[in-house]
Amino acid sequence: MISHAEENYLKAIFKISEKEVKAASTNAIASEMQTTAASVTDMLKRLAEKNLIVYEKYRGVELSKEGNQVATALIRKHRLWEVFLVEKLGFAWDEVHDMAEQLEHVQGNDLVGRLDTFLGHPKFDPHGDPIPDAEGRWAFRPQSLLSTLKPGDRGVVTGVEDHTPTFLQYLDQLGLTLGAGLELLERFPYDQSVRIRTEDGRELTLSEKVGQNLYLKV
Amino acid sequence: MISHAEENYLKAIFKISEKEVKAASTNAIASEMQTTAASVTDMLKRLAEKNLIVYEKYRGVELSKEGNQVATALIRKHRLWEVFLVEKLGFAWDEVHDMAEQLEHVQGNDLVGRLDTFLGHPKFDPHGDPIPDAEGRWAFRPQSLLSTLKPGDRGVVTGVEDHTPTFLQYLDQLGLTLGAGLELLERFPYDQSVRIRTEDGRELTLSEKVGQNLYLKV
DNA sequence: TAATATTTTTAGATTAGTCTAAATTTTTAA
DNA sequence: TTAAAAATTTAGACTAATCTAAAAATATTA
Ligand SMILES: [Mn+2]
Ligand SMILES: [Mn+2]
Ligand SMILES: [Mn+2]
Ligand SMILES: [Mn+2]
Repeated sequence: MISHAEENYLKAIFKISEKEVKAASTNAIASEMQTTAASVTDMLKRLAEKNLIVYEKYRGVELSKEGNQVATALIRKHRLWEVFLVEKLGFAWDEVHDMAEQLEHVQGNDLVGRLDTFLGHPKFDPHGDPIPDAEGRWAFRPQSLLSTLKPGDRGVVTGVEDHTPTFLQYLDQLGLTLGAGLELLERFPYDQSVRIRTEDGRELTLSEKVGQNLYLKV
Repeated sequence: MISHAEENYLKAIFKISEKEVKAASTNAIASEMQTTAASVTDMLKRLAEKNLIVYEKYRGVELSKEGNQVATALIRKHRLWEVFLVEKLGFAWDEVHDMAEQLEHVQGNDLVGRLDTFLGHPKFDPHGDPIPDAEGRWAFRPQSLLSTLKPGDRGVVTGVEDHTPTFLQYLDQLGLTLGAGLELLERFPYDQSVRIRTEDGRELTLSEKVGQNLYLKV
């Protein structure tokens, strides 16, 4: 009795709450959902009515315990399906998001559990994002943005902040996919761009923008 | 730009047209879709507007060439996902229909093609129903209803007419799943029930109703 | 603190999909 | 061949989800 649209809003609120400590604002949700503030207000009323969020007019929203569970389950499904699409069907990591966006809404008795088993209980999705377990527990992996490394630091690519196909394809082109090792050689103060050496010995220059969207385990 | 609801109607019309030579009636569609005749009429107008069906008021409908393609593609997706759920995730054949009913609507560039490849290009689904190929061509397999066999005839179970979980579970219980061999020993004129011997030597009595819902290759 | 800017909510419409009840058309059968 | 029955369509209404434009509340800043 929770519609696809409602599920998507809960996930959006969850994602905003991950980054901000305070309640998620109407505008932030509208931006995340690519819709208007008026539509968001309409939906917030419905979600509050169903006790999926705690909503105070003009004050933003937080997920209720139940809303949090729904959002977590949805993210779990989304990421498991992404693993399936990449590992089993051979899609590239920049192609799977829109399909997972649909697959996450498919309902079925123990469908998620069986998918999880079939995939070997993966802890991270193809973008390096953690997959919560059936009880909603998140795996943690210490990682740092490339932009925080110092010359001489070595690291292994573990994830991305930016999930757009353009960025992912650019990383493919650079050979900087999940698991790739690198060493930071130098950071240029002028524009914060960095020079790195890959594990196969290539030297690359990366912009600050790349540095702020690439996670590494040091 | 074809909604889930529209896709489902096209599939319903396809299924009715498979059995009946003449145009599908509003009532037949309403029955197949578990909805009202009024709702069907509303939808028929939309589908005709989009040239997915040929519709003459009070005279029933037929699929247009394009509507036929959409319906065929949908059935292909439904049955491929059913194979996935049974073969890969280990669901029983009576559990997969509702999930496939949702999965068939998931859109993605070459998703079907890759799924088909992953599954090894299956020609039949877990219920023995044929899976059309990417060009919409159907595999054919000669099969007869158990009710048409004569004493002494042997056959292998290849499909079912009734797809309800109750029937499928009953067949499981009898050991009469796809691939099971049997010999018809006797038909009782009184109620058209039959006595059969399974390949592992068990003798069973099956009602006429079972006989009219079980397909065999003789 | 008062004016201004920003954010959020409300008002009023729109669309897809559905429903019930009434009207109309077609089919059946007397 | 007409009357009754059945099938189908139309009329009118409803809900979920969305939108634009206007109103109201909150936040900012002079
Ligand atoms: Mn994704
Ligand atoms: Mn992901
Ligand atoms: Mn099915
Ligand atoms: Mn099937």
